[in-house]
Amino acid sequence: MMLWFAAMQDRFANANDPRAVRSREALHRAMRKLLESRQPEQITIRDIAAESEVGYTTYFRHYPTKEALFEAVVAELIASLFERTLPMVDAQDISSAAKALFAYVRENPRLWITLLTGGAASTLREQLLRGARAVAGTRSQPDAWMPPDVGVVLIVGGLIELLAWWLQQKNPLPIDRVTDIFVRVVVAPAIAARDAPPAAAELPKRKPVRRKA
Amino acid sequence: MMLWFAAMQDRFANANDPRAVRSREALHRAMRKLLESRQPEQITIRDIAAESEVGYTTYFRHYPTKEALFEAVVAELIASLFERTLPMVDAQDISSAAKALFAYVRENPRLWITLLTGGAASTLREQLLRGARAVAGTRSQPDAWMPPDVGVVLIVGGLIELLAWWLQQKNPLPIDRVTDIFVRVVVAPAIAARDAPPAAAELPKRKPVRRKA
DNA sequence: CCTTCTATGGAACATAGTATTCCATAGAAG
DNA sequence: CTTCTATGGAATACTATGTTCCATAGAAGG
Repeated sequence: MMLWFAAMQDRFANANDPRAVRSREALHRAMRKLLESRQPEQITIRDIAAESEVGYTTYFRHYPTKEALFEAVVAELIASLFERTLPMVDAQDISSAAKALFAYVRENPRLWITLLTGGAASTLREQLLRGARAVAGTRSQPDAWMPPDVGVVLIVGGLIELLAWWLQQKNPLPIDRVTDIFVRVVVAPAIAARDAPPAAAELPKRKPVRRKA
Repeated sequence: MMLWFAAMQDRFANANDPRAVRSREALHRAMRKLLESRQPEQITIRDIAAESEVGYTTYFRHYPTKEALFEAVVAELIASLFERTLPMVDAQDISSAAKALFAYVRENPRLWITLLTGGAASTLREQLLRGARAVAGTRSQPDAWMPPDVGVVLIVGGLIELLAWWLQQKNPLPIDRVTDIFVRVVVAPAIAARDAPPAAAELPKRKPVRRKA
């Protein structure tokens, strides 16, 4: 008989109740499904309720806002992304990690295009960055030529840009090719610059462009 | 007497009427001001009307939605950004162009932090990318090792990441330092990869990390 | 000046989406 | 079989967007 403080019991659902678990899973599934067709700001809570076949009022017993559910879904996706790549990152095999990552997002291109572009990208970026920082273990070296955190920021940013570009191609490059681009053009320069100031590499000069004023 | 089709005249204001010009400028000024304190989705049209001292209904005679004004303001800022940097880009002096760019955004850090982060960043990115593509004159070379468009995407993306990071520091690096990072870690690798496939640069190996399962 | 045109501001109104309250029901658990 | 509580639905409130109508004031031309 746990009726002692029944007042607050009505506000949020118990996370372990099988009914609540079902509702939650249905909400997550619905959000992922809807994200395949549009950006989160174009999705209403009523859409989610309808798609999940969960009552509109029930939604608020699980998440206070639309953003809360969206962030939870993104967190799950990021977690499973790290699950698949962390072992290889820890083994210093960046190339394999990148390949696994590109293969993973290609399993649901429409979902990931939504997450990687538009307003959703800032949430994804934030969570990816948090995870990447934890992995990199940003030790502060403010005296380094390039602050180490910048490396993480540039790698995560470059990854997002490259993924979004790649998924949107009509004839996407093979995974090995795009992985090569990522490792050589994004990761390697950032790592190299973190470890030691690069020589003053000259940019290739071409003939100046004449442009109308 | 141009009263022939007076019916449609009520919908939108004439762009050349001095009163309309004043209203428009007030709206742009207000939007820029408000963007210094919050993201566009946190700004209501009533906020803009109040800040600009333009009537709420009048707003809609100039822009159909909040996004339309926001995009127009971003377009203006991007245009003035290109004005200040294009000459140096055309002269192949990327370093000076970057310096001018970093100096420009530092004139109003709060505005640019808003534009470079959160949901606003996707609009900024889109417009910057459009401009950069026009400058780069993306000639399609689908057989190149790295498609040229990827270079533009990575450079613009890296620029946005780096600017956002830089502006948010409590003690920002000097402009010359951050410019160096941009040119050497972002621009040079992208240009080099576009011109010729880079050698299979080895990533520096470190001792593998032990992590709890 | 005087007249005409039209941008403006405000009131009233319609709509959509979020969020809460109350209640009856049905499923979970002992 | 009984108790607890998650659910779904109706009613309600609120906020923001967007439109319509009208009176006013500023611009422009004679």
